[in-house]
Amino acid sequence: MKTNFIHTHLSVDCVVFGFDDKQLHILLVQRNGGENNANSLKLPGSLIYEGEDVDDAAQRVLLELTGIKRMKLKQFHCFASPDRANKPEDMKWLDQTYRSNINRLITVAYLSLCKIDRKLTNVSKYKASKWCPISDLPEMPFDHNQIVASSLTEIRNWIEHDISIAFELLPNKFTISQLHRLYEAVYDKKIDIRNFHKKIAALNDVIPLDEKQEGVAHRAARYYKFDKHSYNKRKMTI
Amino acid sequence: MKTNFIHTHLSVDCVVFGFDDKQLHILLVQRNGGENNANSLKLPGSLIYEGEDVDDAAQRVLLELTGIKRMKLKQFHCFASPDRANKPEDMKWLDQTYRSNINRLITVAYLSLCKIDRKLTNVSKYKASKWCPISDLPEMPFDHNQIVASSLTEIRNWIEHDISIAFELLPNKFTISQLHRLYEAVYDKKIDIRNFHKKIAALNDVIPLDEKQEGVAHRAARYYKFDKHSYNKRKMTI
DNA sequence: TCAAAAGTGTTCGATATACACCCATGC
DNA sequence: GCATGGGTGTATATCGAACACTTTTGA
Repeated sequence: MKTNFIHTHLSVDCVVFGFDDKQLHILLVQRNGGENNANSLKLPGSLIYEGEDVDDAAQRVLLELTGIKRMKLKQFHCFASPDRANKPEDMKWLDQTYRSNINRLITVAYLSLCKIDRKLTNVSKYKASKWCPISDLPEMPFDHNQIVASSLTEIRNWIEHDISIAFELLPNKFTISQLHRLYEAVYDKKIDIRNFHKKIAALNDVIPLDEKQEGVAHRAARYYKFDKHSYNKRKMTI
Repeated sequence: MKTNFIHTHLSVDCVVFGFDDKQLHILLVQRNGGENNANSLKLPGSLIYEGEDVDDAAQRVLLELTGIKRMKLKQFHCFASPDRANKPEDMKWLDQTYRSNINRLITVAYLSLCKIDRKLTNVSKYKASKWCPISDLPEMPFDHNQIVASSLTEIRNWIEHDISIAFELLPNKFTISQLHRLYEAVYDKKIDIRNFHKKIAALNDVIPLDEKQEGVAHRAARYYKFDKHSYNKRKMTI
C-alpha cells in the first residue's frame, strides 16, 4: 500500500493568447531535441525547480519565452491523467530532454496574454516560437490540445471577472472596432456594435483620445486607451 | 541546471462543505499518528497512487471519508509553495505517516459537498471526522487554513454556475427558508425573502410538494424538492 | 461617386431591488 | 392571545437585446 504512493515530476504549461484583429492565437514552441519530427509544436512549459512555486515556474517559462517580466497569468487546471505522457514519442522526448527517468508527469496549466505584435526576446532553450490561430492548431504532444480546449472557456470567465485582461491583448492605443472584434473572437459570436459602443462608453477607464487613425480608406476611427491604474484603484474600493 | 528539476510528492486535499441551517461547516479529520498534539484537525487528503488521476484520488479520499461513491467534486487550485510543508511538526507527521523521505509536497485542492446529517461510514485510516463551522476553524497544519479560505470564493462561483450543487447541502425535502438561509450563509449577506421566493418560484426544477412541516410552533412551511434529472436535461439542451 | 468602415438612439422586455403586512400554529 | 416564523405583491430602476441609417475618408 505505502509503496503505491508515488512521487512524480511536475511541470507547468502556459497557454499564451494573442489577438491579430481577426482571431485568437496561441504561442507555441518548437519541441527541441526532436529533429526527426521537425514540425512538432507544443505549449511552452517546464518542469518546476526545487524550491520553486508553480506560479513562479510559470513566470519563469513566460520570461524565457518572451523576455517579459511578471506577465499576467492565471492558474486554471491541473492535468494528471496517468495516460497523458505515455505515448512512445512523448516518453522518448522526455528522456532526451530531461535525462531523468520520468515515470509520470503531471502538469499545472496556466493562462496568459500577450500583445501579438510585441517583439519577443526569446532567451530560452526554445529554438523558435510561433503564433498559431486557435482555429488551426497542429496536433500537439501530451494532452496539450485538450489543455488548449479547456483554456478557451477559462479565458471567457477571466475576461468576465476582470475586463482589464482584454487590454493585454490590444495595443496601448486601440479602436472600439478592435475591441469589438476581440470580444467577438473570445465569445465566438456576433455582438451588436451599437450596444457594444454603449457598453464601452459606460466604462470609466476606457478613455477616448483626441487621436484618430490616419491613411485609412474610410472614415478614421478614434483611438482609446485603457487606464489600468484607475481601473485597479476602482476595483480595490469595491 | 538539470539537477535542479525535482520530483515531488503530490497529494489531494478536499474541502467538504456541509450546512446545518445556520452556517457552513467543513468536514475535518483527526491527524492520526500525532498522539501528542491530540487536537490536530486537518483537511482530509492523501498522496496520490501510482496510475491514479488526481480526480480519482479525490474521489477515493471522499469515499474513504464518507462511504459515498462519486460525490460531486471540483478541482479548484494547486497549492505548491515550497514553504507549505516545512513546519517541523508537519514534516515529522509526514515522515511518520508515509515512511518516505518527502522533500516537497504539492497539493491539488478540491471542493465537495455533503448533507451534514448524512451518516458517514468512515472506512478509512481516519480515526474520526468532525464538522467544524467555518466561522470557528482550528489552526490546521500545512496551508490548510489558506486552502479553506480560497475555497469560500470558489463555492460561490460554483453555485452561481450550477444551482444544483446548493441542493447537495440540503435534505431531499427542504423548505424555502432553509434554502434562503443557505444562500445567506454562502454569500454572507442578507437576502430579501420576498425576492427570494420569486426567484425560486421561477426555477422550474424546484418543485413544491403537498407536504408541510409538522409540530412546529408556528405556521408550517411547505416542503420542496429539487428535480435533478429535469435540471440536468434542461442544462444539456441549453 | 463609390466602397468601406465608423459612429450614433430608441424601444422593449426581462431582471433585480426595495419595501410591510397578514397568516397559521403551538404554547 | 401571543410569540414565532411562513408567506405574499407592487412599483421602480437597471440591464441587455433588437434594430437602420448617416458620416467620413481614400481611391
